[in-house]
Amino acid sequence: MPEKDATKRTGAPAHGEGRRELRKPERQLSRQVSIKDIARLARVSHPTVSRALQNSPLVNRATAAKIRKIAEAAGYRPSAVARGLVTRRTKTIGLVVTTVADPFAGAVACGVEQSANDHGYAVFLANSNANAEHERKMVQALAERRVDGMIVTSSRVGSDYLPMLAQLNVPMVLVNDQYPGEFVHSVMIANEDGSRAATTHLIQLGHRRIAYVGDRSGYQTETERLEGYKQALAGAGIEINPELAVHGDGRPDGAAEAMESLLKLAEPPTAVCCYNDMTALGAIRAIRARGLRVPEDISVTGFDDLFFAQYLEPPLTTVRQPMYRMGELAMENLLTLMSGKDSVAQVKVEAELIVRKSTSNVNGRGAGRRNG
Amino acid sequence: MPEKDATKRTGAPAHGEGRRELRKPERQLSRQVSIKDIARLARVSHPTVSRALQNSPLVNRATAAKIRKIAEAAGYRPSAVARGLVTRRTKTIGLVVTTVADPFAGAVACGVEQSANDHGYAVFLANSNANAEHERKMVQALAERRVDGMIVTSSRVGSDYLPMLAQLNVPMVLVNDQYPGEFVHSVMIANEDGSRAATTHLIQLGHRRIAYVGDRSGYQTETERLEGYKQALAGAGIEINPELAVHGDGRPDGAAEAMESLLKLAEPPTAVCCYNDMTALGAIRAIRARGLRVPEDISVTGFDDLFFAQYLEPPLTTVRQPMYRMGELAMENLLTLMSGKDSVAQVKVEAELIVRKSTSNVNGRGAGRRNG
DNA sequence: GTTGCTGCCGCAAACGTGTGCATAGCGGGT
DNA sequence: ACCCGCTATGCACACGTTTGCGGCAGCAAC
Repeated sequence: MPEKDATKRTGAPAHGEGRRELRKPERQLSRQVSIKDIARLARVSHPTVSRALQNSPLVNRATAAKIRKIAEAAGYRPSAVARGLVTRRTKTIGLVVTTVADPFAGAVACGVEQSANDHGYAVFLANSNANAEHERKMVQALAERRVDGMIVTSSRVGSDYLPMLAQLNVPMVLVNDQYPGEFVHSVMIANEDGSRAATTHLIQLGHRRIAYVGDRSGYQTETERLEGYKQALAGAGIEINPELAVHGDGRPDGAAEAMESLLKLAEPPTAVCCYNDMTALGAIRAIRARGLRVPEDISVTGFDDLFFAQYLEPPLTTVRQPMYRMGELAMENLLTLMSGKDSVAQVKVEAELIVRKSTSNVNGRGAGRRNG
Repeated sequence: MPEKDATKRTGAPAHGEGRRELRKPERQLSRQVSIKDIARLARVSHPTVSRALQNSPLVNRATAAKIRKIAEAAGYRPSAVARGLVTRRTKTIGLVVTTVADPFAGAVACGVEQSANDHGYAVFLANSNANAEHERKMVQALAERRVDGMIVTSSRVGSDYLPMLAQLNVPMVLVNDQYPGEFVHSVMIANEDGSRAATTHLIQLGHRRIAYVGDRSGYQTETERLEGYKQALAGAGIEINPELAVHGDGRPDGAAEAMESLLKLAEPPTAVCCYNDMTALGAIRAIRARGLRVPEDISVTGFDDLFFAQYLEPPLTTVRQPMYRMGELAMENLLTLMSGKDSVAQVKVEAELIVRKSTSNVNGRGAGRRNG
């Protein structure tokens, strides 16, 4: 090929058709400027360019500066995929969530992304749609992408990962919904503590007939929160009434349905402890649909402290989950795992009860109110 | 190397230290099983394996079946990075959003991911943090990853992309905040129509003193919504009062501050048209802090119809933006762009006014109420 | 028996980078 | 003159795929 043709950029996809006088037909795909191109321009070998660009002390300062200048002018961007092939590390992680449209997942994803980015990692996003089969597919796909590690939130697969991981040989950390006593690394919140705190709060307000609205999908997280609720009742000497523990689907609509069944009881509860904020949303709607008021007639607690919780009317009493931080922690955990060091298996973050105005004394007088 | 060693999987990272009797020191990074490994197992050449795995008619059906079986048993997963290097297509796109923690961005991201996934593409997620400089960095980073295309939402860079794109040579589609009359492809909502509909709705309820709470950050989207607000007023013969158009920061806190300045006016508005739902959240809080009621004292409209809008008290009257669908559209648009075909430059989706209960007649009697 | 065709398969090159090793130049000490 | 050591550079691979092309059987047609 002619020497002087590479004057400027590779240009837009050639519209005029080539004459085919060259032996090889020209590639359809426009070629990016490569390390060899700028090696030719700088009249050095391409390894020298490679070294210059990563500030290796092996290359003369003057030549390095010249090379960098030329590369800059040519708009050269090293190919991460070629680098990944030879170094066997893609500087990439996979993040699988149920769906990023979910506020919880979104906040966690944000923390993961930020931390990953700070450490030079890019993140592949994948939705599992809370479907075990699909989740497995996504993990496989990420493995094909040769991610250096993976983070999966609210896994539907759980323990089945052990054989899979042995085969894939990719570091992985789970956030929430980790089955206890397994080898996989995870970061989770103290579900029992949080749920117990919320229920205890209701008990202290004088409630005795306290219901629980859960999620029937069988998340480990849910099991633990239900357990915390029971512990609180037991601790206060309140008998656990099975008809007061109902299950929705973790979303407002399903929760509303479950709440309605509670309201139809001969003696409805005076307070409900919800599996999460979404569930609380549905519960509150169902309560209002019956013409009842929150918290005057029924107190409600949530779990998560999604950002909108404080803007509800009344603002929602809930258990705060440091979602962003949990994402960061998962990433930090994964980083040490990827560096080969063995990391702490389970990191547990504290749950903090945030008392707002959706809970009040059982007689209906407000609790924790300052003015008005 | 011995012939019979590759019986099972590559095994866990060897803990016992190698004797170093082999010439080369063993690699730190555990080698994944490659196409050559299974070629050896199947006693064929590796190109044959490659062809067998992609169902090429060039290979005998029987051998193909045998190869696939062996590959399956060995847990072989082709390396997408090696394939990407040779085919020059990574089957990967980049998605940059302000932050996935934002409900709007999350919903769009969900649509993008789903559609991308359906077409065999993986998506790199990047947060711009609504910072132009950072956004540019992210785009560059994605280019280094050799993504086949990019989608960026709520861009802070806008028109500056033209020279950048010419250099990067990567198909790109913007969602929302595309400056009009430029060549870049985009999908956006009919901002003016939506805002005009909301304002007209307020006018029909008898309001004359209608305020606007915007976002001072200078998004094109905001400019257009303000314009729609003005058009509606002008169309009804209402004089546009500059002191009624204030600007927050698109988030509840900033919006509350802006709203307070409106409430301090000698003659406060009887209705406010908000730039988006987040802004409405802040506006409502400020209104209540003054002891006023929504909608009896002041009507409020939002924009976006984020999922929580229907759960507010009162449920928020707002302009629905089909966020998930917009993500899908962006991806579909990008797909045709990546296939080489030239695509329609701007796709515009309709805005739909959703009337709920945060708006009422100027005298305070409810509007659109059915019961109660 | 030569030619040609079809069906399978392997060779070799390529993609764009990183890196161990050899080597060239050069200055200094004996 | 020789050797040594240091600095800067190039050579030759390797990473794991895809793909154009040539080859080699087997078989039919002439």
